This record gives sequence, structure tokens and C-alpha cells, in this order.
Amino acid sequence: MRYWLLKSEPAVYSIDDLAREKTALWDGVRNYQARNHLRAMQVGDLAFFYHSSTKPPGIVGLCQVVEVGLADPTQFDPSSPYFDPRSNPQSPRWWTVRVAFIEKFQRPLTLHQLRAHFSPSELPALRRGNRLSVMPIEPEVAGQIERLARTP
DNA sequence: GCCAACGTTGGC
DNA sequence: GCCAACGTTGGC
Repeated sequence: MRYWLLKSEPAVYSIDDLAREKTALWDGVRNYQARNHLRAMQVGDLAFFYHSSTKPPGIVGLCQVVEVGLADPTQFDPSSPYFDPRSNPQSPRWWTVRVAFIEKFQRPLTLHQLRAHFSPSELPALRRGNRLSVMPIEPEVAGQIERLARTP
């Protein structure tokens, strides 16, 4: 089982949205490296939910991959902001997964706290200028993140 | 294949 | 709002 980090602006889609809807298709990713991470996901993998472009940014909860290998339907929808006219249903360009809500942490594990506990090499999300919206997390780091998130 | 211009992300 | 850090595009 692997661990991942999924970034989302809460104004667009938040952990509370996921808590309410129970599951969500993680659509709209239009970066090849992020897509490749999505394609590497397996059912049962766990993903930390990260709120970006908010105050404070940080990890706010945990979810689980429940379905993999799904063509992102927004790429075929001309009315979607994620529409990709170069893609087609016969050979979809963008793939994604469905995730299920597990928990919202009692308080966010802020970017500031993450920087205090981890180096950028331990947690690539901390690397300066890293804008990737889907990233793997090493199991050992993931365990520490869970523990920190639950520390009062 | 190079690279300048442009667009986007996301912390601050 | 600013701007660093990328990624993408398109002319050549």
C-alpha cells in the first residue's frame, strides 16, 4: 500500500465537500507527472488531503483510493474548464481515481509544521517551487504525519 | 531541437 | 497583489 498527497484549493473542493459527498472523482488534473502518479495508484492506497491557497495551507485529512483507472470525464466535456479538445474517448489522455473520505483531522497540520518536522528531501511537497498536485509520500513519513496530525 | 513568450500554481 | 518556479506552446 502506498501513500499520496492530493492538493486542492478548498474554495474549489475541500475536505468538507468530500466528507459530505463520501467519495469523489479526483478530476481536472492536467499535468502529466501528476497523471502518472494517479495512474500508479491502487485500490486501498491512502492519500492525505492538502488545502492549498488558503490560510494556513496544510494537510487537513485522510482519504482512501477506492477505484482506479478511470478516464477523467471532464476532458470530453466542452462546457468543463478541464475540457481537452486533443483528447478523445477512444484514447483518453487524462486518467484519475475515485477517493473515499476517511477522516478530517481535528486541526490542520500546517505547512509551517510540516516544514518544522520534515526536510524537503523527506517530503518533496516542501521543495521550493513544487506545484505538483499529486505526489507520493514515503510510508515512514506518512506514519509520522498521521501521528503529528493526531497529536493534541 | 531550441528557446522565448506566455500561462499557471501557490506561498507569502 | 507579487513573484518565483515551473510547464506548455509555437516559431524557427
